[in-house]
Amino acid sequence: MVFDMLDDRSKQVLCAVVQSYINSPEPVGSRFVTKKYPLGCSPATIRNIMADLEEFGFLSQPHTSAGRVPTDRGYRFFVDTLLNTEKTHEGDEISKEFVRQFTRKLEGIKNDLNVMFSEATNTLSVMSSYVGVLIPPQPEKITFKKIDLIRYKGSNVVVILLTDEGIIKNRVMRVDPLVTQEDLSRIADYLNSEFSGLILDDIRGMLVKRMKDEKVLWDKLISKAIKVCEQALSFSEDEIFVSGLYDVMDLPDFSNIARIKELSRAIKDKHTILKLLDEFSDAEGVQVVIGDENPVEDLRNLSIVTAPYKEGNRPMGVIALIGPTRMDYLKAISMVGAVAKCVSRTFRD
Amino acid sequence: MVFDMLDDRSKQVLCAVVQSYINSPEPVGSRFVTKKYPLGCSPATIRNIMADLEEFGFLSQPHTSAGRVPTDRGYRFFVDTLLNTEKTHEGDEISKEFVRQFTRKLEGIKNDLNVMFSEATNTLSVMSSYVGVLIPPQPEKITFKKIDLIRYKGSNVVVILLTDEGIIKNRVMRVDPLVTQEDLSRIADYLNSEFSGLILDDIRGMLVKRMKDEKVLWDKLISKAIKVCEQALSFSEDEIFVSGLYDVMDLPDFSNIARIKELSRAIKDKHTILKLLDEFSDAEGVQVVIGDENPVEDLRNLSIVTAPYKEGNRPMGVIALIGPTRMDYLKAISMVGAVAKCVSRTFRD
DNA sequence: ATTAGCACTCTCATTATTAGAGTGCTAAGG
DNA sequence: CCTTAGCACTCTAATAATGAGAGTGCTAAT
Repeated sequence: MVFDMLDDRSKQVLCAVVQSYINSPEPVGSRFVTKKYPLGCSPATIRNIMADLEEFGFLSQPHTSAGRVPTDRGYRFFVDTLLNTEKTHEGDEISKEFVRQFTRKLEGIKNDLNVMFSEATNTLSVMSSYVGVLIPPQPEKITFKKIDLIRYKGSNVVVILLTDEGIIKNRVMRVDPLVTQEDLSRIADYLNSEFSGLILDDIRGMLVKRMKDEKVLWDKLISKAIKVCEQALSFSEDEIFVSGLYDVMDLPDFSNIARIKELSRAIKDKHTILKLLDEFSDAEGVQVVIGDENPVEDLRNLSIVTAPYKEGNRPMGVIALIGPTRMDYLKAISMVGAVAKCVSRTFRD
Repeated sequence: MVFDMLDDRSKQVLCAVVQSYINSPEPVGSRFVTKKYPLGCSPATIRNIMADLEEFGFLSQPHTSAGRVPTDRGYRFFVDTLLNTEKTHEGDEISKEFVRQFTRKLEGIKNDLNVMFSEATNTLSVMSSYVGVLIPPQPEKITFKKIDLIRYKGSNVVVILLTDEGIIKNRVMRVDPLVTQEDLSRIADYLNSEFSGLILDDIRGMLVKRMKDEKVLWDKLISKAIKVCEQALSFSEDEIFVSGLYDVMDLPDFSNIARIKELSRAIKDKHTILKLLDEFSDAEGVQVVIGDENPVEDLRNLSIVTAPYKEGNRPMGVIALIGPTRMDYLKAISMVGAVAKCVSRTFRD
């Protein structure tokens, strides 16, 4: 396929252009290539090759007398080469050390998921200087294990939710004052016996269904109980973790305000980005989406590098970096991979 | 004082310039004033007045042949006039209705503080199109009432904290496996009997002190208990609620990227902004800080409108709007006031 | 005290000009 | 047949020149 339409030297030229442009965002000319990436031929030759590459759609010219700039397709080729040659793992000496240290750091805070997730997102963005994003496990991925309902001061109830993955969530909610602690315990027992081992989302569905089906049969209390359960289980806060939106403004790619607004808008629309990234939770390893490959309008000028994190073999959520298409893919890929590995590892225990 | 150095017509001219400039950010000329704000005199007269106002430091010219622009001092005068004439309450018919509706909305979600706070911040920013900020109650403001420590699955402990203000916070933490539920109950009892009615911050200080003083005397378990307490009470998440950073970019005042970065930086530095705003928590009613009056470097080009929200008479935290100095102060002041009122009202029950 | 009139100033948009970078093409050389 | 030197050509971006327009400050008259 694509790899075959180019001879070795063409590939080298393409990669040279991409690397140079990633390094600094100025159109790269033929003379510059020969100086910086000695391929043993003259500018004229490079020019010919570049013309070909342009014809294939890997490069383009901002205007007639400028150098070349990679197209999204050009980046794609570059990334595929990167991923194929496994050059990605070249930085493993650094990476190994990083994974070790960072895993230890996560160990220390893993009992508070929110803290752990924001730490991961932060690290990602700080080290890459792109925008770090993390999608927490979605309800449809979480297995229910045990629930406790504890009456608390008047009509408040503390819900403590324990899942198979060891995730503990807790929240306070309000119930009808008529519901006693005893009732709550009964409700909890009911939930625990009926639904243990099932997935949160399904449970919620089942509850709603039961509520409808047997509305007439069940007594008031039970009906109320179901309502409590449903509330208790709606933990989907539609929340995602984002970090680095500020530092990204220092990149020349975001020197014009329209770009920043695009990015902000895309991130602000949590639902869309959640849906988008969630699709990668089943993927194997690091995935890259480049510029116009992106289904979301506002992200057409950006690239996304994602990797799922897992609990054992089951995918839990997604970690991602969002940056300009002119992104340091090598770094981004290994960073996302490493952080995903750390988080997964922490989940395992 | 300041009010006396200007005759009535001068004040009118100043206010006209400010209003016009707030309305659209273009230097306003003498001719324009006579057209839009009929004061019964000619452009030439206005010119004379404007020259005076400039001498006093209320107006300035971007360049010789441009119209006038308000200085920060000019805005200050305008705002003081606004606050003095109580014109602020002119919009009360709208305001009243808003307060009623919004209070009801808050009622529905007040049992989850996080939700309530972000709702308040959101509303503020959406309706004003500036950046909404909310400082949650700080540990030194929260009165301890009761704590529960519940062992949960292995070495996890659920901490449920109840305060005088009815704030319930809960979190999961990890303790030494040797500590039993019985120990935890004893610890909780100890805390409840010793510290009820005191302020969180003080309690923490006392705990630390005890830990030091009696280190040798107390047995291992007690020492561990103290440690648990301290952890349990460190609820200061240094978190603030921010909303509207995105929409603010649409304002012409933020068309250049430096401004956005300034604003982002200021907000990102949560500690600074927290400290800054916290100083207004004891103030009475709405306060306005304009441009260079601001102690924080990054906020010198911005204005802040703040108001404390209270539980009864005790100030709890602060609500604020951050926007350009060319801010619609009338709107901002009444919005911040209204939202603060709603939040306070919700706290009362 | 106010105002009409006018000269003056400064900005901003428009146009012209030029240096520089980089290309594409052609023709010569291995 | 691939490579390369040479050269004309193209396009940009920076700089300068020009002029219209807006708004002022000042003066002299009311």
